[in-house]
Amino acid sequence: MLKHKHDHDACIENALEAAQKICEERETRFTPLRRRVLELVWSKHEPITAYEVLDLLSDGKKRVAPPTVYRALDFLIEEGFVHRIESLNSFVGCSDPAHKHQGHFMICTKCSNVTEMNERSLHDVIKKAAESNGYSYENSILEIAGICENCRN
Amino acid sequence: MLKHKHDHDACIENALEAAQKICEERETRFTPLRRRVLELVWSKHEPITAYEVLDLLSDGKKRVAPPTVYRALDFLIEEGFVHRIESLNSFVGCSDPAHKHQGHFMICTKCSNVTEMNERSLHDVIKKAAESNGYSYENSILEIAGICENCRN
DNA sequence: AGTGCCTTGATATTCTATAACAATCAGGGC
DNA sequence: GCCCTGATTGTTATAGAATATCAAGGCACT
Repeated sequence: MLKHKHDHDACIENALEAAQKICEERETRFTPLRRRVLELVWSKHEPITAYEVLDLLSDGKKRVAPPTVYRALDFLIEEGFVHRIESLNSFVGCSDPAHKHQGHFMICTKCSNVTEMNERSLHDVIKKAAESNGYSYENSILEIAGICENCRN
Repeated sequence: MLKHKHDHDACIENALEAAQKICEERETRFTPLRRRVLELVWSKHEPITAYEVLDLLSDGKKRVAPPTVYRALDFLIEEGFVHRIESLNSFVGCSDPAHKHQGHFMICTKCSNVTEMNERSLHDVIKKAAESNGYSYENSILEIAGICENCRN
């Protein structure tokens, strides 16, 4: 499952700290709930659904309601800490939260891992394509399905 | 609403005839239901949801059930007559059904019109981007949000 | 303490999609 | 024609994803 062995706990910690810092700069509120949801999104390296987060968030006793999760996710997406994968109705942690952007992804159809591409050049090509067709560019989603290097062996 | 005045009835007719012909070639069955659903998808130039199709399909008396619509849509997508717009949970008729492909779209955030881009070069860039990141390429969705020429006046 | 605003809780509902099984229809071999 | 087979459609029920609405709680500022 794990492609590259890496210290995932540290990986999560980094994401949480980065988010904390950015929120302080922006004076937005990184509340315990929002922090926890971000942690849960990062807890899987694969995309996670809102209801999976919901289940993880609900410990035996009390079950949280969907809006609790969706509102937290909305905040995290708004701040750029999380991206939504449209083709999977799922969410992933952003690999570069410092710069707000919309993600372009590759999705492995074998192992479900998702890789975010932060390639300026690709973004520019897409923007130009839109403009050459008469559209102003606001944002875009790009989700490429394929098989990752590891799964091809 | 209409960007360019055009004979939309003829536009629908063309799509239906093309589909008919392609199904004959492929020896797949373009049944009355499938034909009707394709017609309904084309009846709006904007993307249409499965449940909108369902409502249109249900005349007063008998209401069809969701699977009826979804199965027809699945067939039409499989044959390449219809594309699904992930970011809108909606469907649009394909502008080039003769060649199977996955669509790349621009979506106007003002008027909701959708334009399909059939640009080989863009497709190639995306494919190359995936490959340079170690992924084999299967297919991709690209949905660009922006404002179309007409809406910008 | 009182006000206002943001966040979270709670309940209900809407929208989107599929599972499972029954009934019907079309075509091929006899 | 008649039966067999497989694809298509009908039907019922349910799963999965997301939002509307209103109430309650927390925080900051006066």
